[in-house]
Amino acid sequence: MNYKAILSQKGYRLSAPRKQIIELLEVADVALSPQQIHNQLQQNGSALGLVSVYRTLGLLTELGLVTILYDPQLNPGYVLRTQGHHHHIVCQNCHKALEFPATNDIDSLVERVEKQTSFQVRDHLLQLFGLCPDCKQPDSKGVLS
Amino acid sequence: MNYKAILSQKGYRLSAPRKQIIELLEVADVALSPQQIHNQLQQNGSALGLVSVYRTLGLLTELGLVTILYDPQLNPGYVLRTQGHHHHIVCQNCHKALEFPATNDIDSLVERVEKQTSFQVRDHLLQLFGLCPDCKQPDSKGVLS
DNA sequence: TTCCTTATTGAAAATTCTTTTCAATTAGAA
DNA sequence: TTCTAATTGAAAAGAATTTTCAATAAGGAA
Ligand SMILES: [Mn+2]
Ligand SMILES: [Mn+2]
Ligand SMILES: [Zn+2]
Ligand SMILES: [Zn+2]
Repeated sequence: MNYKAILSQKGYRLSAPRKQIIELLEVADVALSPQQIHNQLQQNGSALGLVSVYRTLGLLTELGLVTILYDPQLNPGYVLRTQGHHHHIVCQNCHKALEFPATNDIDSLVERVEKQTSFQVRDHLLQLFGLCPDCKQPDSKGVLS
Repeated sequence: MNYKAILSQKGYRLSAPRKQIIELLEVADVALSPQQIHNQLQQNGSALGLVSVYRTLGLLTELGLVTILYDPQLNPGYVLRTQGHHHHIVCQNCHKALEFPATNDIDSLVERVEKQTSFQVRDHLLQLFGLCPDCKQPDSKGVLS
């Protein structure tokens, strides 16, 4: 990831909290709430404050390095954004979140809506929900864990 | 709206708070937060508690009568859902929210993602953002209000 | 390297948001 | 009209988020 370049290029310092939060998000496979990030980093021995988690997530969102996932069953969680146009799919059972590259699949929808509503469309939010490979099949007890 | 039928058919009472909240949402053209609903109803002379707003919105969401809009600039807000498969478009300037009917526009995207990720897709969240007809053109002062 | 400036942090407090509890009320069936 | 269980409102509890401000430390300048 080129987050170091992006931060310093915009005049932001490469502080320990920022490094730690980004590196945690890099290995996470689910969207993490501020609380969860705080907890996990504390378990890893770090003593950073919850306030800094909020502040850092705010900054990273502004810089486009992270994005919020709105899993209706959960509090909003943060995931890393890679370069380019992507969306996310989230498992309704284990909440694993996966990024997938966007195509022009919704272009015709956007065009139609612009005509129908006279809105000018400038952005969109698209998330898919379902079951990940691990959760598609009931486990040995026949129960979604 | 057939909300009366839906409520009583499921054994829920048609209480004043429920009526008031639904009727407010029926005339609102922006998504309303619980606080906003509470404020507006108080201005209309009603003395219902904020707690009941939360409870009612929870119930109405469960019944599929309302849905949450996630406008990134705002707190989540509630809007009424009409029958059938719809999505919403939200003005980034005045936050006016409009429902539009879904087509099969994202079916091919879903298929592709299922193949690429091995997830089974069961639901999705799609919201468009942009400028409504009123906000598309700068006003007389040339400024987005 | 060392020094300095200023962005950044952490702790505490304040604020805002949401849920829980429980006694009083009331919708709607009998 | 009466009765009963669902629903409400008020208060309190519990979470989540933001603000404040003194202490710290990143990174450029010397
Ligand atoms: Mn897209
Ligand atoms: Mn759809
Ligand atoms: Zn899963
Ligand atoms: Zn507008």
